[in-house]
Amino acid sequence: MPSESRSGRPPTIHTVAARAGVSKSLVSLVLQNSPNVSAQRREAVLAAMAELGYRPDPVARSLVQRRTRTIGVVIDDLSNPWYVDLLHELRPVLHEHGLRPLLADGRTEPDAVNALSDLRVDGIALVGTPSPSAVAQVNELAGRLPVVVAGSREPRLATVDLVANDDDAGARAVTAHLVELGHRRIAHIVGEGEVGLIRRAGYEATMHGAGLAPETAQGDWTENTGIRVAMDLLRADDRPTAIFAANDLAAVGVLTAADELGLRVPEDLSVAGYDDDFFSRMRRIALTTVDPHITDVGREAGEVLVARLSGDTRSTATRLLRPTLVVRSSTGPAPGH
Amino acid sequence: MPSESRSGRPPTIHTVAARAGVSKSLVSLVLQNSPNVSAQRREAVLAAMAELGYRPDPVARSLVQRRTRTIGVVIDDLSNPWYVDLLHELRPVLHEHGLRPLLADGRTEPDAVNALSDLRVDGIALVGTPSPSAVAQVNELAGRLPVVVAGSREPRLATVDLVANDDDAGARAVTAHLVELGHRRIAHIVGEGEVGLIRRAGYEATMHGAGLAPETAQGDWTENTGIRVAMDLLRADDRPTAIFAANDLAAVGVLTAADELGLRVPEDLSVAGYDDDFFSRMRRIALTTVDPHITDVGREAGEVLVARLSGDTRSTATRLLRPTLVVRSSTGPAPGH
DNA sequence: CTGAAAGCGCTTACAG
DNA sequence: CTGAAAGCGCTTACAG
Repeated sequence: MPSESRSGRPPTIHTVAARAGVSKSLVSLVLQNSPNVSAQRREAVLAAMAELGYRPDPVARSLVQRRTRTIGVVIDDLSNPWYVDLLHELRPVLHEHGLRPLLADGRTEPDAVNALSDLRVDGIALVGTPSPSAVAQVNELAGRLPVVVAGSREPRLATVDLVANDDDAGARAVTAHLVELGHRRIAHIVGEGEVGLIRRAGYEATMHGAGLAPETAQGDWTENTGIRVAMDLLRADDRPTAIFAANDLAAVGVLTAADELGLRVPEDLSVAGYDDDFFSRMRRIALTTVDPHITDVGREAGEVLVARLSGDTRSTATRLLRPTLVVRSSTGPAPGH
Repeated sequence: MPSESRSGRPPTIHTVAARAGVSKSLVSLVLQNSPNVSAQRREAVLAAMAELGYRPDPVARSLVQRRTRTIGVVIDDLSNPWYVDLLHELRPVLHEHGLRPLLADGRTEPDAVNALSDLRVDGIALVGTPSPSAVAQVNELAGRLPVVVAGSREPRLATVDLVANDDDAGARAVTAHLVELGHRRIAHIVGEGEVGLIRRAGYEATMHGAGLAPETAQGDWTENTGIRVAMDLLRADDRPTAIFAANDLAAVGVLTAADELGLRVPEDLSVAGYDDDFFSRMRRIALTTVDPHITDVGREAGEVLVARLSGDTRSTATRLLRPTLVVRSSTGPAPGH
């Protein structure tokens, strides 16, 4: 093992300098690819580094450079796998720029934003609908740290960039799809937070535009609530012939409720969701839904953060990606059509 | 904003000391709850900290203490949501001990272990089947850093703790369940790596014990391969009446293949998986499977790491949690029983 | 092109 | 109980 000195500690620039017969400063310059180093000395230093297995200590570097090359990622709810696709594209963007995600669960860690800020992260990404405490803490940061919100529509602060999909357009598209299939009684299970409100508004606008009466029931983002709410809706005398749930997890709950009540999908009931979660693609589920291009949201959120870190001082903005309607076999013509 | 000094930089122990009229060392002692500080001075320091909004810089602390309170978490494949439940319990354990997970994707980042080690993480958790390069890098670490493997059965190195479920027992339980249902032709779709081999061995042992001939087909952990392999198996003249797939994702592929071929589940074909992934609980899927208690695996992995960091020097060990058979509606009596 | 010095914000012995 | 000093491993002006 050439990588350890006699002291048992990993080599430092000091060790390298001694080995190469130069000063510590010179080693540092080589480390930073400074052009002001003669080829001969550069070679000597590089050779010494290789022999010793030298790896620069990022902690020391962080201390003097005042940046940790670390991004705090606060995920609203680590147990909801919705964030998986988003993280999948966010991480490589950070990685390309020498940044790493430091994870926190916003749900179980109300102080996450402050904690990450104390840790001197270089920036923060809020993934999913942030908790009120997270919003308050971001507000207090007052732009001292770049913050990007990914996949949510709040908070809309002057100091925060936001990347999401156009929830209004998505909700309109899926509602219009159901209207075109001849459905008149189309219920909507409402989601939480700003995203829930926007999807609901898109649904209502489309219903009104078609001369139909909206019918909403409050839900959340979970499958269980989807089951419960759908049960109530479907047991009514004049039950809807279509249900648009605010997300796929809730829509799967609707499927379950329909199975439970002996209703065939889509013959007796059309079901649509939102998010295009990976399980929605399973043929057993085959859910009509809206693809919010969440991996693109993740990538763009990473790019925004990277740009801010490299000095982009343009005013913060909201970027809305255009979502796509994905028609699968959970929706079909209204009964009698 | 009382938290910033005129210089625009956050307050340091120096600022606090000046404000409280004491030396820097004293501030440091207060920070560490040293008993050797008079109540009066302690109060003065605490008050100064509060007024200034002082937050100790963990970077400086890391440099001198030689630990970053950060754990590198290498997830074999960030796009396979299998790890979600594991992370869900691993993170809180770390958090309770002032540690945070620094994420890496083992699949897209072959150098992840070295990179995290260079970053001076205090320990490493390998989640899922590690890549060969990750194994090699862990081997090179030679115990310089505590490493725990969670949810996999490899590598079995003298320097590595391992927490997983008893894949052999789980595979035996699910196979026995199918045998008891009267199935004679039970095929197994084999998974990858050591875990795949162990589950296969459990299946084969149980088949032999029941006087039945094992029938295996090589798969991987994906749904698509599950579909393809199941198609081949089910199109054969003497098709199996039951298929045990090495994980739930592949089992869902089997369900899809069965639907495609017009086979009813479980009347014509019983299907079982392994992992009890969250989608398996959806009533549309309702997969008979093995619950490996992955959240417990995550928690124990975290506890092992924490123990190592607090000086536990007992020889490394493998902990195998007892898995549980979960019978749902995808399995039933063999045709004719 | 190169080296000696100062400093990043802490902690840790070491004296008193 | 308290303070002055050294040092963690780097980078950053600053002289030559």
